[in-house]
Amino acid sequence: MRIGEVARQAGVSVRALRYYEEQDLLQAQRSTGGQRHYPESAVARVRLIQQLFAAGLPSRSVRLVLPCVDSGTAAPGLLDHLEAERARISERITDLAAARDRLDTVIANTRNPPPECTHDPK
Amino acid sequence: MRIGEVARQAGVSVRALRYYEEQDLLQAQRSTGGQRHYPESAVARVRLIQQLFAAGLPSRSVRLVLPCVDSGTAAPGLLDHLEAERARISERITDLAAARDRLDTVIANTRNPPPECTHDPK
DNA sequence: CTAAAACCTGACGCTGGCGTCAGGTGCAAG
DNA sequence: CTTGCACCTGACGCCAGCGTCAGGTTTTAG
Repeated sequence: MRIGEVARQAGVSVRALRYYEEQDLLQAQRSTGGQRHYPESAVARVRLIQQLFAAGLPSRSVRLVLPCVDSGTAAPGLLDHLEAERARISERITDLAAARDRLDTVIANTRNPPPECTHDPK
Repeated sequence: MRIGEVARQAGVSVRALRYYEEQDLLQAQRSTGGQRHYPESAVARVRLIQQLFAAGLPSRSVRLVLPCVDSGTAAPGLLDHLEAERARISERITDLAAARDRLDTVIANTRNPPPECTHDPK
């Protein structure tokens, strides 16, 4: 596949794919004319990269983590790093949940104003 | 309280507090000499701001949301906005959970290599 | 009264994940 | 052969939430 098709299927921009290559996250064969050529599996890989980015991993970490996800296992030296990232993700989740609860309270209160909240100006 | 104390208690930098003021997220009284003076409640407010930032809200949204959280209720016009933000947060949470699961798989596989993964070079 | 903290206002820098030109090439169709 | 779209390589732009330096003022400890 060529870059445009991968971009479409993975739902990212062409620019993003070039950027991933620049960051050593995604390699491509080159045609004699210099055009990038990807295997089908690239689409899944890009989706994975996006997922890790969405989790807040910087590209450097993604670079480390990718081969592990590919192989399903990790070099022991990376284990600490993986667990650290995992912990950070969990922390973010609880933070997000807390923030969401805040919003929920406000939303609920707005829907039906609670009795205790009745300090309206008479 | 002065700005340094608020910063310490809330666990943020002095610069951040000035930035919040610039963004209309946090007001302060000024002494005759021009120094900022905060009520005790500022600490909690800063923590809240941090929480909302951590949830990915941009300062513009935080500015809208803050009075709602203060009053415990919202102007009806903001309700849609609140729910949109809430939805985004929920989405992020599921995304994060998915990414975490990925890492968990890798971590688990590394800890005790699974039988199905035994294509070691003989 | 003085020295040292703590504070003040600009204003520029940084980081990351791309968006977006500009100016030139590859490749399949007719 | 040429048209035209997809592709190529730089290279600069952007945005947000501060970090950080510069150069000056206020407050407080002694």
